[in-house]
Amino acid sequence: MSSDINLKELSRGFKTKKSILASSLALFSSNGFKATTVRDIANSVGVKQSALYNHFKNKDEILETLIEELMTSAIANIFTPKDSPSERLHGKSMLLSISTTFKLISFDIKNEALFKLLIQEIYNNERVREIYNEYFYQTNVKKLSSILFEMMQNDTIRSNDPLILANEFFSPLFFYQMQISLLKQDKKSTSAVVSLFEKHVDFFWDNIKSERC
Amino acid sequence: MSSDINLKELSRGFKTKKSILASSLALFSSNGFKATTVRDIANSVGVKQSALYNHFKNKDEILETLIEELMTSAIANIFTPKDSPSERLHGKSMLLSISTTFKLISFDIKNEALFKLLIQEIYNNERVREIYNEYFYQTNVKKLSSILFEMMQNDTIRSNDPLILANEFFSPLFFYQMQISLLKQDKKSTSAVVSLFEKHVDFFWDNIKSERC
DNA sequence: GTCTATAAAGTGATAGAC
DNA sequence: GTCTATCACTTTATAGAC
Repeated sequence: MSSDINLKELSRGFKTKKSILASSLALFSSNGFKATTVRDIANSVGVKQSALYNHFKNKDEILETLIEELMTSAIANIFTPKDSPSERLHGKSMLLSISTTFKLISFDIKNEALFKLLIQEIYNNERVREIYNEYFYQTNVKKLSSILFEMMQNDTIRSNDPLILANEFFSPLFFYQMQISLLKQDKKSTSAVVSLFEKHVDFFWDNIKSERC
Repeated sequence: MSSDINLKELSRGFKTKKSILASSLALFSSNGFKATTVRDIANSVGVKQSALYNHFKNKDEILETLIEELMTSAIANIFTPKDSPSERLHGKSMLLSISTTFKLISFDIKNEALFKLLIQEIYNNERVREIYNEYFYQTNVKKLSSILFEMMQNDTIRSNDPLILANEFFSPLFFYQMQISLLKQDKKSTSAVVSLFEKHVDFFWDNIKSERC
């Protein structure tokens, strides 16, 4: 809203910087960071390669900028969207909501590219591992675990180790997401895997809910 | 066994070829294929880079050879070890055996390297995706699914879609295996995740077994 | 089969005009 | 901020002596 932000967005330079990041993400995620040259990026943006150096110190800085975006992307924020305290969901609906948020990541172009970048660079880049582990895995599993613990207190679900349950709920979602991105890579149908997101919730809920027999 | 195999193994050339593959696997899996130079490989083997070309047409052929090894590695053969018809396991023991085989992959240096190579190259290399999908995912999920179907016939487990169950059993194992390889990368403790392999079987079995209430 | 030497192309990054 | 030009270096791969 403040006018200087609009000025920034309209200026040529800012548009180029954004464009460099967008092109780089697309190229890195489909060809890998190391296999992508600064010339590839420049061609994709529509400028000469030397122009990139007005916006980034070097090629690594482009990657680092993208990696930091992982933290604020949907990939690292499975909960926030529907976790507003007023309309907070309960029980199975809450799990279904998480599962759906997870599923939708694969169908947003930017999030999907960030996910592919994450997987490809996770063994080579310590910062990627750090963000994955801290902001994606640990945070979400702990949050999930405390929600499940609450449910045990309410007798909504049976008593069990919440951390194990959280891992059991989380891991198939991650795997299915990866499956979808692989199928899309080869332009294969994703419908069978997409349906597993809901079926996972059914299966999981059936095992933890307290009203038994 | 036969003497010509021993002669082969003793000859200088054969040893070099094996050494190139071993060094390449180690380097590719920890630094990535593209980031590893033929010089790196040659240095690791202890020969000059030009010597590599007496054994492989080019750098790509080294990768291709390693990729084909994925097919015959433990990664693609979760079942075979203990699936000898005579001493075939049943019910939960069978699932536990699969889980253990899975877990042990992460603790065999070569299998772990192949797994890391698989993950790193899966988005860049179509053949890797093909082997992953056909020989790792599809084959094992289908095999598992037919075993589960048998169990339903025997009334050992409750009636359900066997393919969904197979995916639900398979996906956490894959995820936990990846977690372990990431923890090892940073020399962190893996014990918490290692214990999840067994706990997953418990949790899963509890949900599918037929003797209820 | 391994070596030295070298070709041929690619790559990241900088300098300086506009 | 973008361009042309260029540098310094790396990388894959080949040629030919031993």
